[in-house]
Amino acid sequence: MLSPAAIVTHPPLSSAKGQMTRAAILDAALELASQKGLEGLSIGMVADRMHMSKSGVFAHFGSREELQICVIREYHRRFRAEVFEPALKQPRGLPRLRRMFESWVARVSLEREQGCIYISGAVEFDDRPGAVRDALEAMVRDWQSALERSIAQAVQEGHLAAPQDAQQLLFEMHGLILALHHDAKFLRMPGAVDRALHAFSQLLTRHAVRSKARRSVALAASSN
Amino acid sequence: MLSPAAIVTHPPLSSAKGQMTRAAILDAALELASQKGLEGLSIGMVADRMHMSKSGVFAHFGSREELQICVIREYHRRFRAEVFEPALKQPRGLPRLRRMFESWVARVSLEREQGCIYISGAVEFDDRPGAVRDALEAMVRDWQSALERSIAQAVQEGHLAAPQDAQQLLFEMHGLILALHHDAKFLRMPGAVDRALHAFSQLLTRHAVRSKARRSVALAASSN
DNA sequence: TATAAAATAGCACGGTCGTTCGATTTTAGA
DNA sequence: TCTAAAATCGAACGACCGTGCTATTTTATA
Repeated sequence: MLSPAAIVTHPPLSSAKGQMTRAAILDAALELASQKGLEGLSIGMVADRMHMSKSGVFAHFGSREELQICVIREYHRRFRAEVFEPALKQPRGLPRLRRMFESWVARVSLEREQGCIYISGAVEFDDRPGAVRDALEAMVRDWQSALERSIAQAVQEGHLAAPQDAQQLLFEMHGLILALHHDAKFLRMPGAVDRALHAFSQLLTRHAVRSKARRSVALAASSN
Repeated sequence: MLSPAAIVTHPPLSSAKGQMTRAAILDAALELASQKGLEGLSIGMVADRMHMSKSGVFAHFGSREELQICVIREYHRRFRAEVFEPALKQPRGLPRLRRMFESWVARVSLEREQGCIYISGAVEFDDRPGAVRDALEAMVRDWQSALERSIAQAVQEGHLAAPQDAQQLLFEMHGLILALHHDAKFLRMPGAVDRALHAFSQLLTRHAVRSKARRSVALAASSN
């Protein structure tokens, strides 16, 4: 029988080994979801890859839905670490934004045999309400606002014009990533990366400050 | 016992009623695939919607894979009829290209509750070889080359510059459609259509012929 | 080392899936 | 109207799914 103190002082609910295997399961599940999509993620297949029983895997998450949500969060964590955090070493504004886009392109185009969970998830869950969709949407909105912030900084630094176009620029950047994903992953077109990078530089040219012209003077004055 | 003539003169293999129900099944299957994706398309659910037995539906196609392929082809047929054929009434070149893009935008953004099978299919089958993927890829390449042809005509008519950029322009147009699909369907953003249309007009400006004067002059003039 | 707890395994349930097969109904042509 | 063919049904199959339950094994602590 438990003493009240034991309940309070012993709440680990998870041993060291347990946390290890849970992380390993999450890793395998993430890989599987990247290949087959979140809908194609099944506990049985994860168990096979882990050389565990289905119920053993199941016990760590309590439901398939919870596993899917954890996979989304883990993917988001890695995406931030790989695409956003390295860009912080670049100067605020255009250099940092450029770096983000390039890391993004690299992530989407590399890793043959893996797909972006943001993209596949958005297609799978665009008309399927529930906790998985909610988690996915929260993650997508998070990186969108992170990019928006970076664009706003570029405007602040005087690298880009027209602050009201931040959403427009984000929209078009995202379009380039999606087209790259499509052409590289589905059609296996070799030149897709170059096309995305080229279009991005053209995009920046269009959103750049019109130096010396009338408009840019007024903008530069008002943006400080 | 059959006469040889009977074999030759009576090859219908399908009665009038049979063709009707087959078309109705295809219609229901197309609707279902637009909602749940080609992978989510199941014979049982189609049978329910048709008030038929599973085996009754099955007999019309012989396999789920064949049903999926027929759905893809039917989708393609309707897409062409809705997006490409009406554009032929427009003059060759830029007007026709514009019309195609606008119809495309309308098709992707409208029909709440339905998704584009090209887009969802590309995500589902980007790393899954087989007959379904082959059929899907063939359809995608077909509309891509149709658009390329239309772009080439615009160059021919003197509406667009740099014929070597046809693929680049197609890439960026496709990106706008994909971003629109994402923001409208998944994020339910109201302004996505306007952003796609605005970006397209900017895109055309960039690819427009640089008439007579220096490039920078033309750019400055056209950016208003 | 003893012991409670945590991790894992094994098994079974109800469900859906694509598919097969034989029986039955409906259609269409002579 | 008779008859062969086409269409449809109903039941069953093996496979996989998520999940719950009960053992059993492993871990960590006193």
